Amino acid sequence: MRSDRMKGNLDALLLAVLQSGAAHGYEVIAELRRRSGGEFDMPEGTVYPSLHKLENEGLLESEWDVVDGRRRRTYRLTAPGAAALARERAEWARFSVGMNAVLVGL
Amino acid sequence: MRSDRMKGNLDALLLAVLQSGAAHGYEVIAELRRRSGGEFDMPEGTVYPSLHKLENEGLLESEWDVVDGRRRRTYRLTAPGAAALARERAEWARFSVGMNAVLVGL
DNA sequence: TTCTCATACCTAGGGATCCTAGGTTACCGA
DNA sequence: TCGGTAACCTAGGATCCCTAGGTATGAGAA
Repeated sequence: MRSDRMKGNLDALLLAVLQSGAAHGYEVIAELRRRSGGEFDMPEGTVYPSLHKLENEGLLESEWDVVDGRRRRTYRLTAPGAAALARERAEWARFSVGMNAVLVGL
Repeated sequence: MRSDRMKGNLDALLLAVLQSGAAHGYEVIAELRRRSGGEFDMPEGTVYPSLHKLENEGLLESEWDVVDGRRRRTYRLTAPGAAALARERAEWARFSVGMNAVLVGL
């Protein structure tokens, strides 16, 4: 996927994945790939800074743990995060309706 | 519409509007607003530079004319522009399927 | 054992994209 | 003549994502 089109939607995707349960960064990337049927294959350099930003904004919270000698930071959605996700979904809906109207003529 | 989400989709929108017939910049903006039901209200400082870029890339061509003493630059889609639009539509389709899969779980 | 692959994290800097903010010219109706 | 609308333009800034590099561990191959 050409990723310019990604811009502005990444937060929504990350929050959506984490709504299904806590996960660490690497796992979020894999889950995003899986759910999108391979369409969204985000580089780590994109996802990690984004997760940090979302945590800074209070939409996620994280905690470190160690599994098999490997450290992981596990993220979970906060209440404000869930609210933000609801807004993102609504915006996406309006946006995609507009896009289809102009592009496809629906 | 929060316009971050716009990023990467603007070219597709402009090409799509111009596929319905030649138009000048101001008119493209109005038509975009109309077709999207008011959702896409693009600033001139966004649209004009984009039209110039598309012309530079050979996807549009333009010509000056004067109507009621006002000069206008009328743009029309080229053959490469039509091809690019077809690609953009296909990409949009794949992208929005992916987004819906992750966001809405469809 | 050593090498490579996968897991798992990180950041600085750059490139692309869009918008803000400012400017110009011309017509028209009050 | 003054504001509103039509119509164009650009420089610079903000934002967003990616490239490219780095670190560390475990598991399996050679």
